[in-house]
Amino acid sequence: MARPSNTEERRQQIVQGLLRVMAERGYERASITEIAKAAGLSAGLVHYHFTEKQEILLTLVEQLAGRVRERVKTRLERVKGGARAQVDAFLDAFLATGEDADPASVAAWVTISAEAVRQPEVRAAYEKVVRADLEHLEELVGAVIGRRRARAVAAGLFAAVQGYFVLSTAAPGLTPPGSAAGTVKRMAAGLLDAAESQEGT
Amino acid sequence: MARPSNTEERRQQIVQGLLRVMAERGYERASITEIAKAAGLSAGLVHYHFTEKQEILLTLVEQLAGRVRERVKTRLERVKGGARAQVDAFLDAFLATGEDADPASVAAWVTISAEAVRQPEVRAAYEKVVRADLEHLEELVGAVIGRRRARAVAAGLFAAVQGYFVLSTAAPGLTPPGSAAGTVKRMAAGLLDAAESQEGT
Amino acid sequence: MARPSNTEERRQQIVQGLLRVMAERGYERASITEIAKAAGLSAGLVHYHFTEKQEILLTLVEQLAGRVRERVKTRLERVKGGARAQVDAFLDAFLATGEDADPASVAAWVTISAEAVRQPEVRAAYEKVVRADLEHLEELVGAVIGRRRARAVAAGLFAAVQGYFVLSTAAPGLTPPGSAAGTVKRMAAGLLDAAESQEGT
Amino acid sequence: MARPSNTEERRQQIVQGLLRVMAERGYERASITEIAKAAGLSAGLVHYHFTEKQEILLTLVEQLAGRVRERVKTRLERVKGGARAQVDAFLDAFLATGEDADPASVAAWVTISAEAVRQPEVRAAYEKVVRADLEHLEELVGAVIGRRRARAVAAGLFAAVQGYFVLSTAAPGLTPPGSAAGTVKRMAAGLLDAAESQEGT
DNA sequence: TATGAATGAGGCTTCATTCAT
DNA sequence: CATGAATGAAGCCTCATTCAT
Repeated sequence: MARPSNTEERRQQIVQGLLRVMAERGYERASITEIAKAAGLSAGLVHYHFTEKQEILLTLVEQLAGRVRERVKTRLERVKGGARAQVDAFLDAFLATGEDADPASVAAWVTISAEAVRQPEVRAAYEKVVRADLEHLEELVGAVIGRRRARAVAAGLFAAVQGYFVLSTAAPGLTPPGSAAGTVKRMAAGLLDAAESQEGT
Repeated sequence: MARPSNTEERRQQIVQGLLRVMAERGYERASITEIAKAAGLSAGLVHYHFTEKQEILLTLVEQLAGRVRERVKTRLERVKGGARAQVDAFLDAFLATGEDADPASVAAWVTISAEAVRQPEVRAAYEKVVRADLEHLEELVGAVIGRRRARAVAAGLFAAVQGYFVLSTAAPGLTPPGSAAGTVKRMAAGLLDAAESQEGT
Repeated sequence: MARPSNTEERRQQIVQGLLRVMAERGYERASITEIAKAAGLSAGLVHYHFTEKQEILLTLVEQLAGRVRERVKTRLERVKGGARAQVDAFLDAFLATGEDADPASVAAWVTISAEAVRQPEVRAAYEKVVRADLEHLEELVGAVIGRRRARAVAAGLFAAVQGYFVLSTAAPGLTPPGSAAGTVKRMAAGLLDAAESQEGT
Repeated sequence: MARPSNTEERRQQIVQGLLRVMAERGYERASITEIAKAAGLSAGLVHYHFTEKQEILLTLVEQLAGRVRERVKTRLERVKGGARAQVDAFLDAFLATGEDADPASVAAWVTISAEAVRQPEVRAAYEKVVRADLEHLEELVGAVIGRRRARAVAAGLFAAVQGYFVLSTAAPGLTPPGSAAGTVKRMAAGLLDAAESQEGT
């Protein structure tokens, strides 16, 4: 008698709509009307499934985080080799070009960073995601060089990743195509070597 | 009888107003009225000195770029030591904490990156600035390891800088305070060492 | 085979839902969804049992009127004493504090008065109820002082009752608590005395 | 050079627009568009002079209160006679029909009472006005019968006034036309007589 | 009967831009 | 140059009502 709920499906559509529109319009300019259109739904329906626009954005943050986590997990499982190879795998999960590269998601993520500056709720969600990723990387790095220096090294590598996101989105063509993953892995190698040789100091 | 023009002064005030407001509201939410208030001027006057809102943003991009260029120049002049020390000086100009560190400008720059995603004119201005900085760094790096690998290395280091900007603004407290400059310089050392030892390959 | 209709029960639930919501949100802001939630039903069902929102309100008017009529009837039956005691009983039915006092209903009634200003159908329903009550009071008053002055006196007493409703709802704490019934009965005494002594004039 | 401000004039127009529209539509249904139209202004301009719709309502409350205060003051100044005559004058200021009677304001006031039920800010403003009027009446009554009973008597008379407002607006034609002021004054007489004869009890 | 999705109109509010003074 | 009023176009959100299931 009761009508089966399709809310989850609709929410998915809407979040994907935001992703698409946001990648080329930014968040503020991504109007509910446009998001709805991109999702193939009516504008009113968007507010039936989401209390407010920001909630769509927060859901998207979760979703993007989940996808990356998935990619990291997959790559780490495939890794043969020691702790250093795991660090590389982690970095590849973020930067490797290939079929799972997703420019729209990267653009959305850059936009989200900027929104985090001014929307406390977005900042909280963003921080949570970044903290988790950062701690994961720190753990992998720590397995190579020990706890003490792991944090700063992880932060540096993660910053490089985020920086490539920004540059590839906001100024495409300025960074040598396809070089990101390799360069960051070389940075990692340099930092890890230096730290290892200092260990015990 | 004509009174002396104060246009340049007014434009300065307005651009600084945008800088202040943008750091906490983003660009879209920085209304002309608010910018004017932050500048201590009336709303109408803003459009007397700038044709449209975007023009203020473009002027701000130029200005921020100019300030950094100044800081780079100053630090390079002070450097004693070789090509490697110059690379470090360049990186310090962007990341060193100290009296010339300016969180509002960094926040504004992060916002500008996001706006570059959706406004062609902003993107052009952003790209121009990034290209100039990148080429400068590439030149400094090239002096150490040669032309061939300079581009990718410079891009990597520059990405790390931009990434630190994003993280320090959007997720403050997650990166070890004060570690940015040191870490990026260590990254530089690692990349330069590796490249030097490979040179001629 | 046909299941027994529960329409009357459902309508009751819905009307009570409106009563509850209206007391704190007013009529306009009492959305169908909220009314349904307060009634423990789904939103769609509300429109199965009522053609439109206004119909719920009109039903509520009838219901509130019915309850008061009941209370008046009960109190009049209990009265021992003459015509004056009946007037007092009538007033007590509206104003006496005690277990049958119902702030939510009073608040709803105040809201209904305001809606009567702008909705002709509500005004008609409101007028019908007020007219009946007023005529009843006029009759009781007339038994004491005669027809001629009964109307104005009844109107005055009824106005005082309505005024206490408004004040107790919209500015609670400003009228001495528990004094309403006593004061209006004293007003009645004064008016009836004065009229009686003038009778035949 | 600076353009002279006409804000006060515009605010007046807008508040009067709300008064007119509210008298026949209620507050919720009085859209900004309609208010603007009634004021002969554009909708956007309304929000240039008032931060939000509620602010117009609060301003109207103040204004209506001011007008009544004025009328009370005028009538009290004209009064020859003692304390009782002053009570009558006060009641006349609210209820007397004549050129200063203003049905639209009365209707607005009834609507305001209902809004006070659900909007805290409106309630605060409403309470403030009612408290002031009530205290004034209490003082006048106290001059006749002493402090002890003044409060309840004043509240009763004030309630009767408010009740007449409601009835005359929401159910016009049910109260004998022109009888309100006379009846309430008779109520006052009755209450004051009774209290005086009891004084010292 | 009952559910909950869907629609579409309309409301409040914000804001870049224009313009009279 | 400067002020501040004025406009008009969106944008977000709410909601009564309809409808497929």
